[in-house]
Amino acid sequence: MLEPTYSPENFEEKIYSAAEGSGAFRADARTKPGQPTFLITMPPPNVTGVLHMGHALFVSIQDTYTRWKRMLGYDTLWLPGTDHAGIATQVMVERQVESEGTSRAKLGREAFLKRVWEWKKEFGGTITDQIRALGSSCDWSRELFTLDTKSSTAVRESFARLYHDGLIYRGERIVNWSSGLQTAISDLEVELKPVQGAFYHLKYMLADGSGDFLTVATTRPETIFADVAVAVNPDDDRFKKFKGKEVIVPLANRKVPVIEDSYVDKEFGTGALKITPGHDANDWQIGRRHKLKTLTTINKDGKLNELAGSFQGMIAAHSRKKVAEKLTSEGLLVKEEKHNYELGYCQRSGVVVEPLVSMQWFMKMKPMAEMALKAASGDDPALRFYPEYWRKTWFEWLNNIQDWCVSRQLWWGHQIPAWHCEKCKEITVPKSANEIEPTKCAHCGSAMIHQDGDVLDTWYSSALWPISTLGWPEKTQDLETFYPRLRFDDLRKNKEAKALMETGSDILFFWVARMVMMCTYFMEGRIPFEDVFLHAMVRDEKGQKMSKTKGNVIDPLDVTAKSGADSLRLTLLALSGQGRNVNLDLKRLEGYKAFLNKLWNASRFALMQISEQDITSYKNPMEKLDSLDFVDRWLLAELNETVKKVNDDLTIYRPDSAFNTLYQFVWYEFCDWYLELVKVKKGTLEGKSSFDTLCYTLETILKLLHPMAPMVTERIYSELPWAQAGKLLVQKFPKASDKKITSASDLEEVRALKAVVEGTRNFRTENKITPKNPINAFLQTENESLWKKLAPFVTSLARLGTVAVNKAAPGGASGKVATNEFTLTIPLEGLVDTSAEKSRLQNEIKRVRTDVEFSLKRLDNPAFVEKAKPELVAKERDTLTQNKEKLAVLEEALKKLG
RNA sequence: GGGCGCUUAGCUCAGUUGGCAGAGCGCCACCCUUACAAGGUGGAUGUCGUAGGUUCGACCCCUACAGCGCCCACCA
Repeated sequence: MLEPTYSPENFEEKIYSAAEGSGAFRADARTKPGQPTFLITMPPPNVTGVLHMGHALFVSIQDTYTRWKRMLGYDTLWLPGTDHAGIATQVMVERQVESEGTSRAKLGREAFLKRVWEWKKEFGGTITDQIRALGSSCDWSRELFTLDTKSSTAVRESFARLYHDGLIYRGERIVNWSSGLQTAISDLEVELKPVQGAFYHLKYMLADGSGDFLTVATTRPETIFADVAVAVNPDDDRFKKFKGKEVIVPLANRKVPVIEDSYVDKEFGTGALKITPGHDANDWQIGRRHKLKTLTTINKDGKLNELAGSFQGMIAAHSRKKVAEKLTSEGLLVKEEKHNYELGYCQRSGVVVEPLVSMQWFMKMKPMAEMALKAASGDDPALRFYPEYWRKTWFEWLNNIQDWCVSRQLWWGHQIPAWHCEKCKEITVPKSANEIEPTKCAHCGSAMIHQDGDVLDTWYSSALWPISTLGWPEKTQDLETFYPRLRFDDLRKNKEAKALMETGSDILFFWVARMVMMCTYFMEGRIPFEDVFLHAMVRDEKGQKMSKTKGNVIDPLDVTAKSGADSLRLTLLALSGQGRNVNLDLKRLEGYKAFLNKLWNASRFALMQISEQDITSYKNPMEKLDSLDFVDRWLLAELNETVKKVNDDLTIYRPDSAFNTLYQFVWYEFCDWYLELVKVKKGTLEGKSSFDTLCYTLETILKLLHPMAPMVTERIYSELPWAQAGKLLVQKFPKASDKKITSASDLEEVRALKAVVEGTRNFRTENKITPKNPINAFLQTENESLWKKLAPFVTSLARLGTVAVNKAAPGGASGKVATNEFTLTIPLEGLVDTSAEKSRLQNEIKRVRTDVEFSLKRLDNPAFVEKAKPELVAKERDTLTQNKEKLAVLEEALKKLG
């Protein structure tokens, strides 16, 4: 039996480990012919990480879909894993060794990496245990780490192919350099932030000694030491006289040419731009166009070098003021004005990103982007986004894609599988992952070769994740079974997806786009997933980002400890609407916990009936609708609608709506009305057959809710006498029936019942009649047989005493409750003073009159009668008639009260 | 400079083919009624961001604008 109160801490863990132990989370991959499959590849959390709300959100959604599809009979695989998170992990362990008085450099590559692996071994399981605690039904037998053999094989294979296909190249380029991390980072890892800086107007004297000068505006005077030219717009007449001449770089005292380039904006600054290809991406481009050399004055450690003369050794950013002072003293600073602009910061280390020239590995993105663009184009694209508006962003980004710098000057990661020859300086890259590591240069045969010291961007192995987890490049059963067959240039007419990618919208470019490009490339044009469902970012209840410094972090484990994983899951699902934020309000969580408590207690009630009646099994009421009463048929119709809506909403990736529908049905129909009605008919003949409906509905509710709240539903399910404990997760998910379940009159009868009960309850409360006092009434109706049918229910639910049907009420003060079918006259003497009833009637009259006026206004409008749907007009007329009658009754009652 | 999202009750949010505005929490009143006080019953609360337009009818569709948030971008 269920304990009296819902206490998730008593059972969640047990339920989970039993389910995991049962093997039900494991995918088959020996799928029966014709059995559909479903795959979600879990976004691998950082192995160093601890669970945060973002994880909890993706778990809630992905597990819901996994369980739903599993129950629908799919061979379902939710494949978990963890990411080595190159930078984050390396930094963490670096700090650790530094606290021990040593350093990464002192340890050396091998010893340091050993330390990282030790760290991983010790703490790497934390995050996966935490993901388990949320109820995740992933297939742990297939769990993968991005540095496992499977993953590194995929990395080496892909690198080999891309290199030999000419899509990976090495070259000296200007890249974003993080001096904090001492590595290059990709464009995506740079965060722009507004800064309040200054615009320095500098004098560049003409080299001809004429004393004439150009004024150049710059925000970074410290980079002048690496200037190689000054550029002006070819159409700019102001600078005509400088064309073809040379100017002298201030402080550096070097002669540089004045060049013309249409990139220069005449309107901006002074119209003259200093060209520093070594420290600015645009200047780099201009430098290339004009075949200018590149000078470097800022080193990789962020300090100025010998080119800067007396400033050598200073941190570039710190030197700015000093350089400006020197310029002033030399009379070369024309003016300094305030200037606000955006500056790139390293997302990870927070330092200012320095564009620097260095030798790096790049991936050519344009050819790959074309597949990804095509995949999402057109009316029935292979690749679809939910919410759909992300498609536009997708196009935007892919159309403007730049080559991807994939090398990182780190140690923790996939070391680049390329070897440099010390003799001929050529590069040797194996042809495939199967090839053993080269021992001699493929070009000159020298044995003096060494492997490239850089590692690949973490996102490189992530980009291969959907195929590496399935065993690619091997031709595995998993790959064969679960990888979609749809090509990027195929049309997709139906909504079915063999694979779903569900992740945060913040990594659409970092991850999703790269997966589509890489996997499609290696899988002969087959895309890694057909549906992309992007969820919003979790914020606090005020919509602010959660951060430790703000102190507004809500720890999912604190929440689950207090309220259970199911409550948290439901809350996150319910709030995961269409917007870009999920503002987590703990008040909402309380509400959803209360909902589970409600379900718990409703189940206890049902279980009590089941045990009282010695029920061990039930007959499906949907197969004997004719033998049921109107109450049961009404409930089953409502239930069927709920089943339909839940399935539909999940199909269109609106789990929030699916849950909300279920919530409404369970609380407001099943608990508030149906269970109360069952109590009334318990002792009767109809009661017996109602138990089938009761059992069936409860079981259906548990199944519908199970994907979203797996623990509590499984716990309750195990109490059903006919159920196999622990097996709810593999039961058939309810499908809506096409049967005509109920007649219009059934629904009308329930509506009539609710109306008279609610009316009477209102009368009781407003007149302050305690529930202990039954209400005696005189009832007028034209439909006596209906009353006969409803009387037992109404009497019980509204707590009526004696009801005289169609008999004249005595004179004297009386209250009045009017519905479409029934008019109740309730003698008031001895009960209350009449003022309460008077004001109640006045209120009621006001309400009905508003309705009448509304109907009249509509129907008086010939355009409405003519153009609105005929059903609507007819309905309006009906409503008007009924309300007019009601109004007359109420007004008369009020008059009688004086 | 482009693009996107959001703006609905005091707070957090729903509102799916346009047809009299909803939930949770909070608030007021009454009730420990035999599943449930994490509950029950009844109640109060909204110029649906602003201004126009389309329509018999607009929270919903169109156009402008405003506020907030995010993304992208080579204006030094």
